[in-house]
Amino acid sequence: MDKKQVIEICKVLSNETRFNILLWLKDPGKNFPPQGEHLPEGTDLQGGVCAGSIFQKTGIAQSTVSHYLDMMQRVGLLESERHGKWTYYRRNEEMIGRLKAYIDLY
Amino acid sequence: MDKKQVIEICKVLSNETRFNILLWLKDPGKNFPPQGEHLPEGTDLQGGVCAGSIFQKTGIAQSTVSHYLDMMQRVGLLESERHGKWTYYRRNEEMIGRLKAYIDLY
DNA sequence: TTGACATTTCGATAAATATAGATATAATAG
DNA sequence: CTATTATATCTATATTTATCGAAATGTCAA
Repeated sequence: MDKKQVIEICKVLSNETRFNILLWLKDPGKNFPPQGEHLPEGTDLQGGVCAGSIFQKTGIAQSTVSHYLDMMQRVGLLESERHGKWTYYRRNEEMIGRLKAYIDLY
Repeated sequence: MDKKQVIEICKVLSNETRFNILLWLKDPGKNFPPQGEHLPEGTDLQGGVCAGSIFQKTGIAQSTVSHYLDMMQRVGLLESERHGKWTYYRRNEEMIGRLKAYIDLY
């Protein structure tokens, strides 16, 4: 984790919707409907939530949310995995941990 | 420390110059010339650095730096104190500590 | 293969931010 | 008081970001 990365992450988190998404994904069970209902039995989403569920919770345009999710993934805050028609997003806890460690130092 | 505040702080730290200023002020002795030379003997600046020294280190316009320092103060990252003609800025470690605590939680 | 649905990408515009130069204010020295 | 220095504020413009609707892509099911 270097300074440039931290600055990019700050940029991403300086928008309330994007900040909320990261917070919501901390507890998907509480913040989103059950996920993966149409997927084969036993599929492990590891806390991932599909783009559509996230979009519905935000109240803004679907294309905007898709763009936000992409930004969040590009700076490493989120990971995504496609299952069939759906793309599931989850927090990248490893990256978030490194961010916390950087910030604690400064 | 609430969410809105954290978002405002992220906004402020998403600019490289402002981010650097916060880092530089972590160690004024290393990053700036001696401060308070023209002030009465025994004045305690508590690690504060005058706006002019900060401006010189950035390489950008004085008015811009002044504006940045004001932003950083308004969100609570910096504190300032005027002594004579000079305004000294220092980190607000209490606020920074609260920010770290908030982030560690999420 | 077609239709339906989930998501992404594209193109446009409005809003916000970055940044500079000029001007104003504040403080002190003479 | 006046000149000088330090800082802050104002005004303007270029750049970036936010956000949407429309179009494109990908995937599955009939």
